[in-house]
Amino acid sequence: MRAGPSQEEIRRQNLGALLRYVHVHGATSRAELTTTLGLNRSTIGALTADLAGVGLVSEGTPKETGRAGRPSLVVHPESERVYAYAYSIEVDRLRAARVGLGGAVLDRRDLERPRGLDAGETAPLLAGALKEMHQSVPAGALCVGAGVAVCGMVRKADGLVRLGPTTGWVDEPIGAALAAELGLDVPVTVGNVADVAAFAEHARGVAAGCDNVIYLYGDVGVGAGIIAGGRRLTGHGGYGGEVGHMVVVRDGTRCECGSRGCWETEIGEHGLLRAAGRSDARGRDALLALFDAADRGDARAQRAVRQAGDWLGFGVANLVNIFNPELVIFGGTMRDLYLASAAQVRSRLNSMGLPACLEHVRLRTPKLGTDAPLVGAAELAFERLLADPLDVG
Amino acid sequence: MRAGPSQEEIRRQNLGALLRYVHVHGATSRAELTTTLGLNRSTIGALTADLAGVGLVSEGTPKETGRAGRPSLVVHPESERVYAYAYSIEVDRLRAARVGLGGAVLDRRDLERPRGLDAGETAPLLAGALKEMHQSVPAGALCVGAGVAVCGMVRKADGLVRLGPTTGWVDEPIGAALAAELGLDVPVTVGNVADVAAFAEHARGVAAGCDNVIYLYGDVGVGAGIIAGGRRLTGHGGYGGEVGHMVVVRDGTRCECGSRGCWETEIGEHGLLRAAGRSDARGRDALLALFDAADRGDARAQRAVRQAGDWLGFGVANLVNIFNPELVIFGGTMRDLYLASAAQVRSRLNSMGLPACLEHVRLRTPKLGTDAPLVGAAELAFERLLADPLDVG
DNA sequence: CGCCATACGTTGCCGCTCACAACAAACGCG
DNA sequence: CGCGTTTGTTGTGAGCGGCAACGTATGGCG
Repeated sequence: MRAGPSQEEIRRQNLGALLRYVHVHGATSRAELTTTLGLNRSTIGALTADLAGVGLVSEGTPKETGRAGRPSLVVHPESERVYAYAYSIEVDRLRAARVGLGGAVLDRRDLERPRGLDAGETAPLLAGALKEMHQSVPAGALCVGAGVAVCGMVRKADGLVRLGPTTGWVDEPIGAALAAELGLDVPVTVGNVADVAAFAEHARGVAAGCDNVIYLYGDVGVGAGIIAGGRRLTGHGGYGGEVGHMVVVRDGTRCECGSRGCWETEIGEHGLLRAAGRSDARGRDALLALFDAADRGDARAQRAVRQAGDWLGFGVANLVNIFNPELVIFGGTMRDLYLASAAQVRSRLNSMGLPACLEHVRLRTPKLGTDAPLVGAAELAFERLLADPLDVG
Repeated sequence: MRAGPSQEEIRRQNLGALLRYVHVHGATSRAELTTTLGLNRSTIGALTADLAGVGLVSEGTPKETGRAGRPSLVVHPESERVYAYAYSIEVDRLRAARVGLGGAVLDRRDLERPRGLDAGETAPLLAGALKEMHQSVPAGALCVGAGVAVCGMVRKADGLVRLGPTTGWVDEPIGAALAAELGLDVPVTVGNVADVAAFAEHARGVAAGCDNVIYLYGDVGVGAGIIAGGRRLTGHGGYGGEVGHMVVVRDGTRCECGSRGCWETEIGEHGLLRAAGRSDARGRDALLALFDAADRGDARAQRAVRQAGDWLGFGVANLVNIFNPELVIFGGTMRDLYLASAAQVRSRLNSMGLPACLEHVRLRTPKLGTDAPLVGAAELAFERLLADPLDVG
């Protein structure tokens, strides 16, 4: 049971709302802010003055107004000066970036990641990438935090990676390790890749403005980032969205998680390659080769892809019935699978989905592409800033 | 993109928080309200004065304080004066009640419901029950609204029942019909039975204080009321939580919804009776007779119950992996099934659930019992009052 | 070139809400 | 009966946003 916000919190929320607006929508005129946020001109003026005072935004005169009247000052996010570090730890590669307020990637480093590297061995690699990037940071710039997207189950309380079946990680404190290694005086926030990618697409991608979204992300395994009622569904411990381990075949093929017949065993990397008789192959390239073969008429590859597409539609139908989303996004390897088997997906979905749930659901591919985990990780870090701009800035 | 609340909204929220507290926790001393809500004594005083002014609460001196110091005034909800009407439309019966602020059932009427009655035939029955109850309402009492729990898919926008597979309803505007029939000057809010029961258990049942809950409700079919992050998961159109139509057997037994192999076909009334070789029987009594037979050693009944328990655990495991709840509640017929087959449920859950998700999940039966839909329906109506007490009161 | 209409930012004022401190009231205890 | 304790009440102050009046910058027009 909680009381309403104090007046001080109103101020914080309004500052956050204004900063969030220019962060998401880019430079905006005061006039537009006034109408969109529903605040008075004088209030907008005071808020921008505060934000400009700590260097989070700057104001400038517009070049051309196009119409009569005094032109409204334009509020710019300080994209070069205010930034966050973002990491994405994927099965086959590591990616690091410096992302400016506003969401632009200012700098980036990509590294190959040999499968089987643990957290202790991974952190120094990421820290090295950071040190490289740190040299080109302009003087006076402000780092507001670091975000990490990792394929595995992340404990909400402290960012511990409980289990990354596809990376082999168990109870790896990647957040703490990275914080120690980086030596920055900012918090490191850790999140699941699918969750974080969904967050990014919701903030500035295809899911903008949608309150009920399922972002299906395939790497080697399959996970989902779920937005329900406009908010990320995390679950009690932070492990929500593990749809890859929804069992679709009772007592089916053994899965790496210890269970049997998980959805992942049918549509994940291993399952797909196995169905195509390519059990020896692995990695994203092998997958792309398989889709390519199917595209060129290889019968066995086509059969495997169609079958996986059918299973993809199967699982999506279940999720659609449970969540009644307005949008399902296929990211990572699921994007490729969906594009290669859209007919099967739709057919299954239509036969299994409840009519009311099918009514408004749209199937889409991501707008941010492979950058979604990075952008989302940065967004994780920016969230702190947006919650209390003056405290951080 | 929304700005923070205005000062006026602060007031509304604080009034709502105070009223909600005494509504949920019963009569409370001002002193306790001060510490719990984190507001100043003077503020609490002003808020209670406002609420007492419109007759929503009353203040009184406590009988015995037990300790030194000036005794704190006790704020009572006006349980007799302020009330809502609640309806529950179940497959085999109709229930109507008058529920006072604070959650007590002041009056009630139960009716048999022949299967196959449509909304137009149902509304007059409910209206009749209301007219009876309306006669015993004390003078000066205030009706704040009516809530309806119905087993079917309810459109969020207007309360239309899109589909009630077990009642045979299709696109029945029960909310509008009831509003017209009742002739009251208050809004009628409609919700899915599982959703509403979950709401009730979350407000004042076993799920109090739990932010991630799955309430599994079995009538003839099976649905779920889901609380995620402390809020009800409704989905885009309001059709979320249809877990009964999660397919667990690809191309399995045909389901009333048109699909095949739905969870409901294994653990629903029909499925359970069919597995026990009692396809001709129907209704809750037949189910109870089946559990009773299993309890007394009937081998075929035992086999059917164990098998259904296994399927129950199967579906729950999937939901636990997807939502990572801290609590799963078995209500309606699911309560009976769970109690009769807890061993099978737990065994399946343990073998299929991800360890991290199993860590904190508890399985429970409801605290409010069969009244949950009624109490929840009333809660639906009270929600309006709590959102803006002075406007309604 | 000067005037006007338009749209905007700024300033001062008002109302509202909550926190705080001082005072008064009610109770238990010795 | 007096004391300490706990609490309600009252008045004051600070912070916030809304509002209206005023000054200002721009474009159109004659």
